[in-house]
Amino acid sequence: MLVKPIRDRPAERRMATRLEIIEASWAIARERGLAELTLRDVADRIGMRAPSLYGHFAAKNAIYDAMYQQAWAECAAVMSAAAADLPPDPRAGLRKMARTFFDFSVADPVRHQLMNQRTIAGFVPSAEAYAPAVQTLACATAALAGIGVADPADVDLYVALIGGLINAQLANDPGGDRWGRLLDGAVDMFADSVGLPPGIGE
Amino acid sequence: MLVKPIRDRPAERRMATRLEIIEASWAIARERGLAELTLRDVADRIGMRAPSLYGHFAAKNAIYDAMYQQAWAECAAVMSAAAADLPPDPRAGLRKMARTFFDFSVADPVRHQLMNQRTIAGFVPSAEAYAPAVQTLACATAALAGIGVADPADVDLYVALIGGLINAQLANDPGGDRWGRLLDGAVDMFADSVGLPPGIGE
DNA sequence: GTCTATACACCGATAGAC
DNA sequence: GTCTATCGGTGTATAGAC
Repeated sequence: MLVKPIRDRPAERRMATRLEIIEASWAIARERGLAELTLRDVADRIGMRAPSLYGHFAAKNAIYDAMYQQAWAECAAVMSAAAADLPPDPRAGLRKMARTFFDFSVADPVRHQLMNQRTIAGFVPSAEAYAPAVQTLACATAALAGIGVADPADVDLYVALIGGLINAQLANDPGGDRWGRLLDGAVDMFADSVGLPPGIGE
Repeated sequence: MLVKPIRDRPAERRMATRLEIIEASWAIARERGLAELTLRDVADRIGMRAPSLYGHFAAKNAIYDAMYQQAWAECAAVMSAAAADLPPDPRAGLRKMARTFFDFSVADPVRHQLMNQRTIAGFVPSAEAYAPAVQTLACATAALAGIGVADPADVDLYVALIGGLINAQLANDPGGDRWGRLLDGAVDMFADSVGLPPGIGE
């Protein structure tokens, strides 16, 4: 009689191949651009033929989907770690959340493009891939509420403000800090407008 | 002896065909998406074959380039008209500039995508196409200086703030006004932070 | 000069053999 | 699972018809 093995080796191999494909895709996207990714290049890099990729992903957009999910899962981890260790001062907490997201976004422009812009022709993230994005926003919203920013309109404004600085930075001064050095001041401007008490020593 | 005609009919026809191609391209881009534009579709719409387009544009990206230039020229016209007729109150002026740009951007998402996002594979706007974009920024910068916002860092912050609201609106609530209704408040927040005097009756 | 027909290289995707 | 072969579709180059 067959007994169930402790480890499912075929499944492990399958997952490893999937990760290999995703990793190769990131590398190519960072080298040549997100939209310039081709299945033939991905296959070449891992010693396969292009049609073989269809044994692991149903379509090219399914690879983008897995990359999207992975990127937002990373972001959720980074943001929840930051939210779990916020400084007591409300303004400092607001700055830390903003800086964490700003640095994460600016660190990888291609990743940011996939996560935040509708740039790939027919790609719409699946519900599973979108889940960590929702989780990230929920985490940020909860953190803001804990800091004292509870009005949804204020959260929307905060999101737009930080996102605008990130976009301006990536679009107009990639690799620089022309908008990055405005971040703390922008957060204070926001804090003033929502009536947060001035920070310690300010 | 040949005399130079008053009108250059061949040149007029050529320009008319160029405009026809650009107009057809806008229509298809708005219907199917900017990246889904194909030369065969453009040619079909104006009763041509795809290779014939190369008699008028050197490449597909040259069509995007002409569209880009046209869009920014429109924007420059709209913004300079607004800047030429600003209300006396500084905050009202700041709000008018922001609202004009916000409405222009949100009115045509595909146009905004072409103007403000690097979304087309190998497309980089030419110097001529980029000129009206530079002109628009210069016009806005001059208007802000006239209002009392002269520090380049403040201009950068203003640009990022308005751009962030536009991006959030288009990405998360297209067709709605969830971020649009935050615009006036955001401008006032900015005005407070740069020390602009409170508006009349505020 | 303007448009067409043809052709090419590349793309994502599918079918079927091993 | 991975392969070879191939499909329809894309941007683009070129030669030639009117």
